Amino acid sequence: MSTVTKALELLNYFSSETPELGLSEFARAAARDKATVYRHLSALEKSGFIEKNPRTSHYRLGPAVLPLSRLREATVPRAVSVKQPLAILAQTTGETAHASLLQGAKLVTLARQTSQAHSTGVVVNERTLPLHASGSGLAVLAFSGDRLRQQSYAPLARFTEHTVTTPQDLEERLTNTRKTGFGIANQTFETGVHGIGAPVFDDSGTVAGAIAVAAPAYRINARLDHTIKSQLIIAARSITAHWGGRVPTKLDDVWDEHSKAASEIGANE
Amino acid sequence: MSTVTKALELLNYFSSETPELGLSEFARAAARDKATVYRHLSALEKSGFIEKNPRTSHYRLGPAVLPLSRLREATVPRAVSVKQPLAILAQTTGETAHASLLQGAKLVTLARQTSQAHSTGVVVNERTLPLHASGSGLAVLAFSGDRLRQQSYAPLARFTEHTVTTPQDLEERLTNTRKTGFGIANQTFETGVHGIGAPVFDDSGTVAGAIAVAAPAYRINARLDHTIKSQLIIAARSITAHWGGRVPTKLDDVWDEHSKAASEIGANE
DNA sequence: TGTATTGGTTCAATATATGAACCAATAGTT
DNA sequence: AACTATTGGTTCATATATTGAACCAATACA
Repeated sequence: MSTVTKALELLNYFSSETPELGLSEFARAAARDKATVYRHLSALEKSGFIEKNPRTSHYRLGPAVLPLSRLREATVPRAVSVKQPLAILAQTTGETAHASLLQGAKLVTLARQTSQAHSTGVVVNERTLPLHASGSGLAVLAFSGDRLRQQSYAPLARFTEHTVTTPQDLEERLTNTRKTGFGIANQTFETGVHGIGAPVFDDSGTVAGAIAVAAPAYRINARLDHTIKSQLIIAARSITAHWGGRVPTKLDDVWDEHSKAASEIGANE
Repeated sequence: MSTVTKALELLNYFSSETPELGLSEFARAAARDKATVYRHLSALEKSGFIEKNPRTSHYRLGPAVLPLSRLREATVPRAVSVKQPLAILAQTTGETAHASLLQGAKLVTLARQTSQAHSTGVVVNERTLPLHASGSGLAVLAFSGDRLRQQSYAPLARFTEHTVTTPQDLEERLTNTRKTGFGIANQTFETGVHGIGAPVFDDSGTVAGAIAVAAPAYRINARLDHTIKSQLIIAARSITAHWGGRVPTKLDDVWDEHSKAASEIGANE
């Protein structure tokens, strides 16, 4: 592993739970020598990627990431083309809509939209979503390459009593996800929360992220389920188009099937 | 210079003008061997800091910067506490207000707010502001350490016929900035644009950025000048407080003087 | 008072980065 | 079509930057 990679890896230890870390904490977390970590941190600090909290003298993210992020969004607009579909998603379903980006083996939040339709709803926090236990995660995994899937097998953390924790179970879910076109996380990440996710593709030709709707489990019924899925299809197709991607033919067909089924239900009512 | 620093330096060659670069372009710009640059770029790509445009196979900023930026703003809120003061600034002056962050030896845009008061106004683009030729830049330089000032001496680029290009002239402007408490850039960056900037401080005890108001030069008169400066003082003090900083006593006094003078003028009218 | 942390430094050993030379593949010219 | 220049990418011996054990001084803790 190159020095650069090792240094940049340190940035992954920052999170909303631990936004600041000391030298020793870093060395322990990364399982590397203190002197090495110190040099890496110093290099990152010099470049403005991290800075020291003048009070605690702990390290925290630096200002250099801000202009980079702006420039990235100017170069490859992602957030902007997600905003409207997400708003529609939240409005038509009356639930919380969420868009995330596949970043390495992580699913990071890109945007979210809560609905005012109900007095209670799901609040999605900033935490990164687990690939094996969230609707978005399943959607991404199901349509991603083997490499990512194998990476995510290693530690299948348990979050609730419904979390899938064996590779076999996960593989089954993924098969189901491919068959239905949706990743379903019925209280596998948080008790009481039912998430439905759909993959989004970009110009690289691979999965780039996912969108999902999370609702209180008790509110899920056949009708809401259909609404959410129908709207997810529309949103996922729109965002994929904006991101310069193409929905794989197979998935496209599966989604078409769903739309037909939905319109039949509509006709019955 | 450490390998890490060299690699991260490559990211600085991205700009809104050249958001994508090829391997050879990088090597040329950084004046380093192609093989070295290639390895650095590969390392950055592996970490998600850059990615290859699948069409052109050129390098562009990657998605990894997005979550970092989010986390930085969550850890050290900057943009959020600038928003309101900037809005007030734009509204009360009727001109364009702008906030920037000192990042290394660069001044990067943090936020901006245009006013609807006039049919014409100044549009601030995403380009980084030159330290020696912008109101914000002068404000920052005047209250920063010697190190930064010496760095910025080297190449005093000429933008207009009014740009200061000699260290002597610059030093004079900085003295004046310290005396008045404002950085004045009367058409030194763009012809027809008059900028007035004020420094902002943070918990590191040093200058962290600047705010400025830019107006068409022909609209500047004694009254507008006073309005802008008065409002800048209010905004700069507010933002400094929110950023956990303190306005240096000397500057505080200078600004107090201005406020008094302003109120006298107000009494005269 | 003694002990265990912390952030940071030193220096010899060595693992890692470096760059000249070399590809194959396009793109531009004549 | 043939020639040339340029591209992204690779190889390998050399040299240089990185590494980590041991060592500080300064706090924090008991």
